[in-house]
Amino acid sequence: MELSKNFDHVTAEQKWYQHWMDKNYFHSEPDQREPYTIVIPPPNVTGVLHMGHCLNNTIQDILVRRARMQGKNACWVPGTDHASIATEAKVVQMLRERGIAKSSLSREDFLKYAWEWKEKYGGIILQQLKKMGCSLDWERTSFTMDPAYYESVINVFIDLYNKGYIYRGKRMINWDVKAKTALSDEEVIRKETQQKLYFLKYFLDRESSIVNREGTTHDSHLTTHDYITIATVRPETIMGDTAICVHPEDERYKHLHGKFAFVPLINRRIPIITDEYVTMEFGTGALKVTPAHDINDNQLGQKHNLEVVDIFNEDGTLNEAAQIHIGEDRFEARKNIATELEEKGYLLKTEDYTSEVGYSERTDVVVEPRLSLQWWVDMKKISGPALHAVADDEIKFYPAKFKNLYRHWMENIKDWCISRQLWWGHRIPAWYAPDGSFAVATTKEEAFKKITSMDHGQWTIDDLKQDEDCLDTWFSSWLWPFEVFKGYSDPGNKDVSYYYPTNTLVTAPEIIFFWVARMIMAGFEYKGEKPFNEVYFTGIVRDKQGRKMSKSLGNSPDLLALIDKYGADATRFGIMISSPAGNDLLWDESSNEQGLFFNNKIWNALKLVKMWEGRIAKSQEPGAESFAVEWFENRLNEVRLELDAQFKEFRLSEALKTIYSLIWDDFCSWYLEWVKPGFEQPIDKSVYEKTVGFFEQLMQLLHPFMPFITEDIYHQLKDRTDDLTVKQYAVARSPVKKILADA
RNA sequence: GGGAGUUUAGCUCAGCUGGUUCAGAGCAUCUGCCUUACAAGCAGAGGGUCGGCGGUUCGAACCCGUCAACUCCCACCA
Repeated sequence: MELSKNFDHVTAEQKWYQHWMDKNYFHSEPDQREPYTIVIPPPNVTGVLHMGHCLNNTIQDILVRRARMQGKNACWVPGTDHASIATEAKVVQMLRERGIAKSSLSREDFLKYAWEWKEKYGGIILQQLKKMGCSLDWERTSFTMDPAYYESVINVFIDLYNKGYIYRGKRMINWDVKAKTALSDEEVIRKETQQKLYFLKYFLDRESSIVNREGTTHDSHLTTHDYITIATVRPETIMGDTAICVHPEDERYKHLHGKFAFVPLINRRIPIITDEYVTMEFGTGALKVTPAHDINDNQLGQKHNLEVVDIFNEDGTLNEAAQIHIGEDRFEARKNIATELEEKGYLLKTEDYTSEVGYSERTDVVVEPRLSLQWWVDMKKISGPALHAVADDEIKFYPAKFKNLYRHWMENIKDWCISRQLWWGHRIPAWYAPDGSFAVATTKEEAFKKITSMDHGQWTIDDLKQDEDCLDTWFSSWLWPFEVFKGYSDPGNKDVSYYYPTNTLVTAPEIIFFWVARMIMAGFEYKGEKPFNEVYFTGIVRDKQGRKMSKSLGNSPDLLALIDKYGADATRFGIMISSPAGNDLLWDESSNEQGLFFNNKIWNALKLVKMWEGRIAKSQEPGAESFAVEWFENRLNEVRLELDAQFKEFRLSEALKTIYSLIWDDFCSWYLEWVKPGFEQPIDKSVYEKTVGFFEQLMQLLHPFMPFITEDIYHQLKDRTDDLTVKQYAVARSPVKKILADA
């Protein structure tokens, strides 16, 4: 059969993936072999494949395919994450396009739309992984809101609550005014933001000056300084001010201790308090205290028993408590109030000021600190074993530099806000009686029993209302490594016993706190064992100029288009060759080209070898070729050992370079040239057979990186019934040093 | 403000325990070649005071000190 000029990746990829699926090669069941397990970091169910996924999943596929070829029982579990905020936002947007407001829907109706949406679009990203050649065990596809998984999440909540690890508390949280939900600290991105510092006059209350704490009067001071200047970046919050705070040692303000001032525009009378928290050097050294809208102010407020005036609605507009500008958005109000302050003579000056402002990771709006009642996990109670497992290398991090980062975070861990004001997700299993008393239970009936037993017997079951909120998405994904095997819902089953702990987690350092740390905690809490042996942190994919790939910059290439153009193998090659272990990688389309050229090189080597097929001489006296054969055999062994070492340290990019050079330089440039017979001359039978054998072994080494072309060539070389995907590696033997040195 | 990391050819990076791959690879550039597997290729070439300075050593890209630049993470100075 005549070979085509070039490797036809479109046909081959389709053909071989289907073939592997038909043979069920990627499915794993527990058996006598050693398991090798990876659970995929579940992509958002709303997601579309991007370069980050490409890198991450190519790495996982390489590890899994290599393990499979090493005789291990490889199991790579696919799945998706319900991604409550992101998905709910998409569904809300979809409804809006159809002219339906979320507020017009009941919870049940909204969820119906959400599930419809999930069924329609939720599988796209998994289909895209197939295009990349990922050898996932599709029969094990999981979703964080599958019925059993859902139940486990709820039961874990109840269990932690019963253990006293979960509590309900009114605290300052990060509020996303667009999504109208609380965010955990990790979901807040700090960005340098240009702001203005407004210097405002707060007039002093002359009445209060007559007698101060010391019993002396300072009337004379007050006539000359009858206001105090406050510097603030948020003039729109002055209506929530309930105190002014100065440093107790600040000479400039000593005469004002214990006096009162008036909030501009609304003339609320507020005390001037002292606290060492205030930095004398900053601004004017006098701080306005807004306990409802700033975390520090809130702490100050608690310490000094200040009134709390919340002036915002949940969408970030001003409410009635603000008294003025009611209904205006906070930023609009900032402008308008600044103008009004200026007109009325309260504004002394403004200064440019740059500081870090928190933005919502999901909606990119400025996060509003907000006081509210939320559910929390007391992290100190469960973080202990997880801290030590990493510190003691029971779980190994690659690169190891992330150990420090992890330790620091774990040692200073803060409580985790787990409630989200969303409908799409796991609904908090708490039921409230009309008087505010509540019970945590799996069902309403159970909750009712609990509440009535707590001597609130006057209610009927219909008086109980379930908490409207959902749990943070990470509160479900932290169970992922065992719950994909039903390790919580069906403890001790044969799958979880066999596959858990998993071997390698491949993920991005960005989610080390969101996900990695919490999985480790959940693993110890619920399995009494670590969830994985090692974590490989990939870098971030950046463009040629070093910018992070993002939709808004438009520098994120369409992965499917790349696969179409260059093929999955070349695309995998492209991302892996530019991926130094643990560092960010600057990706450029030209690396795919290099992959394509490599395909072509291999394909041409195949054409050469196939040309010899028809002119094999029965037997020839061994010529110079026998040395080449011996040399290459040793070279192969040498490289096998090198690869073992590189894989052990996750130096995958280098491993690929090693194979690349072995094929291109050693095999093509040296070996094939060496054994190549003269024009239209026959080739020695044993040399030919050796050559085909070498070619096979090369394809086998390359297979984890570039599965399609290698499988294709494996079958082109010879008619056969087995497949490269499941062909077992030969054991590496030590090369004979002398031969290598001679060459 | 605290912590971590990086700095080697035009670009991206190897260089692991200081000395026989020590100054390397790929890409890019330049010069030849459509030579019967491969121009998506082959043959060759140019290009670096290994961030600066100082030290340890017989010997330093590598160890120590210091300065500089950049990156990332964490943190409540309005």
